Amino acid sequence: MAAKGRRKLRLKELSSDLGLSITTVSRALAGYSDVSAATRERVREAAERSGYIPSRAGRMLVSGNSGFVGLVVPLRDSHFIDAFLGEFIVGLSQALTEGGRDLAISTATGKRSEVDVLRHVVNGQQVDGVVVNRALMRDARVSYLIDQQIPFVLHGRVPDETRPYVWFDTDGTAAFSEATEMLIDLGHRHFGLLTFSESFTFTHFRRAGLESALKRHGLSLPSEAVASVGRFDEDELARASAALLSLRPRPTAILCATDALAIKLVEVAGSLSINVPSDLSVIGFDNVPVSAYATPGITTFDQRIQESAVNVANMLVQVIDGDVDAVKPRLVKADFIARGSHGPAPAVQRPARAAG
Amino acid sequence: MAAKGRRKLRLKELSSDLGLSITTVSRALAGYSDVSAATRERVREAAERSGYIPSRAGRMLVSGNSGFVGLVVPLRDSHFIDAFLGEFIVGLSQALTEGGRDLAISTATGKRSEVDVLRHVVNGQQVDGVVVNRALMRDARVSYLIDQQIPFVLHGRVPDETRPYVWFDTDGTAAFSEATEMLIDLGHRHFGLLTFSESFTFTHFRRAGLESALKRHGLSLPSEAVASVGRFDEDELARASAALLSLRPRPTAILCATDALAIKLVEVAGSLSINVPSDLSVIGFDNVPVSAYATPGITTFDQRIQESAVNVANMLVQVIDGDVDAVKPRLVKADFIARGSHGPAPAVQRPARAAG
DNA sequence: CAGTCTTTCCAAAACGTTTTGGAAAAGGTC
DNA sequence: GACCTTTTCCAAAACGTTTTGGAAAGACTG
Repeated sequence: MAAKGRRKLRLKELSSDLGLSITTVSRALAGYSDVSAATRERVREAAERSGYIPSRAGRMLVSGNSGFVGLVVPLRDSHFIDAFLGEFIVGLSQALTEGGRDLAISTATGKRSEVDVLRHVVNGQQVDGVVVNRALMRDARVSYLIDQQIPFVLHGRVPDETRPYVWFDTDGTAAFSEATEMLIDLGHRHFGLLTFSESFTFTHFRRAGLESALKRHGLSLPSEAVASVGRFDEDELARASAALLSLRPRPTAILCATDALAIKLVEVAGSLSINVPSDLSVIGFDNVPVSAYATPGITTFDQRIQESAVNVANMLVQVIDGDVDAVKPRLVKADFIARGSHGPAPAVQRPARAAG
Repeated sequence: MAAKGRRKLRLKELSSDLGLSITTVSRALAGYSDVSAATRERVREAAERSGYIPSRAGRMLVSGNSGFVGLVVPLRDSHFIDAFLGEFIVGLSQALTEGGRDLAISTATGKRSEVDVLRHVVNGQQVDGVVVNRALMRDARVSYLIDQQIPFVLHGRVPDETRPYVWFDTDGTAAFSEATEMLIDLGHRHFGLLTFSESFTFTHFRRAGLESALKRHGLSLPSEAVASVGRFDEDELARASAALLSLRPRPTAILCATDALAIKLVEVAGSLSINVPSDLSVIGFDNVPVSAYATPGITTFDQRIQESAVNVANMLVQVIDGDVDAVKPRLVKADFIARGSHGPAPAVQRPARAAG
């Protein structure tokens, strides 16, 4: 039943070939000093020549560590997550490989929830720790992992979680605050927000940035100026965009929780003969490749996913190695990417002055 | 040193709690008939309640199978590969999870070649089989895997490889042939090709499609009408594009090995006041998201990466399970996606007639 | 009742590694 | 030469699972 693949060379055969015990060969390869330098070299050379690679199963059994770090990807929102996933995975894998570990990817399907899958991979000691991304407001995965004291790092933050845990996040609040300040400087007074369900924490934080900046300037975000779409559905998104654009007074600046939303909003605006950026400023978040090619280019923020993933992986390795207390949560800034989708507020909205 | 994480429940403890032997519990959970129905149920219930999950290490050791399938991603061309990687990985993982397997991702860095990494993960019996993508003309990975009789499936094909092996590919030759026929119907007579290094097999097959269609119509592709870039470098790409556009007679239709090339070509054409599609038809391949948003939209082919990945994974599972002979290589068609970057050949190139 | 068959369970071995606790040999010291 | 130390090696145990080859007990057969 098992595939062909000629028998693999194991420690037993290698050691008997060398006329040594398994112990000695094992310790020679591990570089211990209780085997003579000459023997050590001889063993190393033989192992190299014969292509011996220790079985991970054996090693795993005795050490209790698998050498794998897990990532559970939910299948449902695949469209939503795809844009980043490749970059994120490459970053994780890159950092892990440097430490001799690998990345194990499991999928959560309808039948088996993400928490189930986590329980499975951890209790089956298939992984030594896990990476969790796309934080949710009341994140069952995070509670579970903290409860069980399983090594993990969250990409994102859960604001309600009071117990300590390790996370890495890009500061969406600061980014949207900065964008809002800039737009206020440009004369904008009527803002709108196009966002996803608040069950994602990133939408929560970005919104908070917008609102806090408005508050600092005595402005506010009326509840009807917030349009939220549940999942990424083209029609729902078009309706939400149209709703925002039919407000009176119409917002002159709309912040979008992601570039995908921004691109659709610009499209809908175009179909209503609302010009971006002269009539409407739009700002996104993520800097997906499409944003550079859309017309106009979408002004946005870049969170350098791959680099973040490298950080997440390195933090997790530290946690796994037991230095939990040495690793502090980290909040990093997003890079502002100015393109063509924002500009000064349209003249008609300003206090009466001569038209330029 | 090892992270906290309370001790995990193992077969030993579970069986002593139940007052049964390890053997009986193991066999009860596996559903063997040599344990009474009553006991079997009692064991199952206890295992469920206490959250017992068998250690993969123990199972691995005795079965010789890890339950993992490997994918090695090269780090160097990360930009090049990123566009697909997420989708490809999701497809693989999805199909594997259904069969109770998982995906293990390793990275090939500068120090360690892809073949090295393959050797490592296979000999360390970390994976039961591997997926190889981005086939190369003389692919060292493929030769190695065939030599070693390691279960694998190649996404792509290696034309020079005479020994049998399992592959899954999208038919780039048919796609480019079809596109060329269509363009010839539209009056085009002067073609160009913008492509990557021929060391990738997909460029080879796509080019073959263009050339064979031209030949059928008594046309040919002069060598100077082929511009090839080594890696994805913006400047080199701009130069190659400009070179194609400065040919006399200038091609009226240029096929591009990938959408990324097509988008850049359209951009360069724009900067030279060459209008797409009225002066120049451009056709890409891949249907990356950007292609839909570029102006004009890029006419291209979709290879449904995620679906391909599901197929690749299922084929590999069959191979691992020993049905190597039952699984045949598969060549599938790409979907033609008509957008705005192609059209009739410009009138000036046609035999003298009145301008429309 | 003796013998056979079935049902239900289990002890022990095997998988490949690392670590523990020596043992043998060699070298030094008085 | 007797004793101690250091160097170099190794047998055995342990990790958690599955499978093999029974054994014990009960049920059936004649």
